[in-house]
Amino acid sequence: MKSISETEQLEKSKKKTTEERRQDILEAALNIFTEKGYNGSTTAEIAKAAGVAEGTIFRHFATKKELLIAVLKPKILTGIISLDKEQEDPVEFFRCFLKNRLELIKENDGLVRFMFAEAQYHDEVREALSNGILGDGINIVKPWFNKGVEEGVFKPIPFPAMMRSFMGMVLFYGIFNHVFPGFSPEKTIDEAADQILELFLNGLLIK
Amino acid sequence: MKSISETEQLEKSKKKTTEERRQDILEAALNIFTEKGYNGSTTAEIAKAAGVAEGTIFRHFATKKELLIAVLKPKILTGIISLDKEQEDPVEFFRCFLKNRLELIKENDGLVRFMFAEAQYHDEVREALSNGILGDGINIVKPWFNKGVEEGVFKPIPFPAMMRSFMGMVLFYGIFNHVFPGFSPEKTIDEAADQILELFLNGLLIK
DNA sequence: CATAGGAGTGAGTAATCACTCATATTATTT
DNA sequence: AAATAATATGAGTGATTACTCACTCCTATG
Repeated sequence: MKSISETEQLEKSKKKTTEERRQDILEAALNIFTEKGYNGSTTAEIAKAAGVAEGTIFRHFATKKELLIAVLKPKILTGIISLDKEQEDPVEFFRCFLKNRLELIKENDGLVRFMFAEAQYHDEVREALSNGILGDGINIVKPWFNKGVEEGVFKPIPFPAMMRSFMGMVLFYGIFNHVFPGFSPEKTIDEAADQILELFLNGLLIK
Repeated sequence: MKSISETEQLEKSKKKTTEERRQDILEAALNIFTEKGYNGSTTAEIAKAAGVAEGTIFRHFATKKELLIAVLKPKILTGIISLDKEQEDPVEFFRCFLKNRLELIKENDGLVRFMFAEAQYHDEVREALSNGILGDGINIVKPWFNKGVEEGVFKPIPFPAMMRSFMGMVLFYGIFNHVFPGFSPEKTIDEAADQILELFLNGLLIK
């Protein structure tokens, strides 16, 4: 009977389904890729880390590059912000959005840095980035920025310039801490977010 | 006679000195590395681009990694800002510094992105970055920031947070434009610098 | 001129790579 | 239980890699 064998599988936790194996490979690939880079990683070590034979990788993914794309695709679209309260205030939106992004970056630190590194060399990654997390960010922020400008709260500066600077402040948070470990003394995300937001909203000058 | 043969060399421009060949290799390596990444480049194609035999590379550099370091070392320490006038005003300093860095980044666009990409994976590059352009930036900016705070012009926010955001805004300029070609409509560096500075100094909010 | 020494060369080498395929193992159906 | 199908395996493969070395070429010196 079908149900018996399936139950046995679950109870003993020995055998894995095809999908579970696929996930094992994806997870291992993500770890190895983020640590050593795409060209610095071998399919042999990914297989070892995933606990499968090297050939098994190529049963699930036709090529190494296809594996790379499969690793990035689901990651790149996650983390869409949810504004829990029915938010109306553009300033509050920026606060929520900023914290959301910083948390995302902290949780996926290696991944984010990996994506920006490989975007250098792989068109596919660059497209995934601009269709994914970066493009999403732009689409989410734009109407709130416009709302703030219309309400007379924000200065009517060019959107691209604002967006570029904002994302630079946010994304560089992780990169900087990686190159300069220990340079930033903040202990919590909230603290870092508050400092970034204060500078972003009010600037360095005392008025 | 010595002088005759040397003169012949210069006039005919056929033979190259050891140092000139070394420079040819470094230049070719820089181009190939920035285009394809370290692990994506082969010593064979670097040799071809430099117009030398592959063996010649290893007469000048013991290993490929040593070549990488030799490529980055001189680049990483250049571009120290020169404040042409005897500047006293902290705000003016930031304006000069910002323009200087943006020009540097525009001129060495591929190199900067390459350095940050490889800093992901190579300790040596990370150290070179923190000892070089990033560390320099910190050392240059810090006294001016402190001066501004003492004079009551700048807010006394934590230096690391300020520095991180500032460098993020600046460095992300090049990265962003590479991932989103055409997103930023500014035509000149000065225009981009003004927009970044305005946001950095005064913030997004209308007071 | 003869000879020595340093620089350049490129075919050669061992190692490593992504990927294949014949076989083994497991799961499902009859 | 037997037959069939699906999946996993890892030794094998040709291509590619960083690096070597026996040799050539060029110039400087006695």
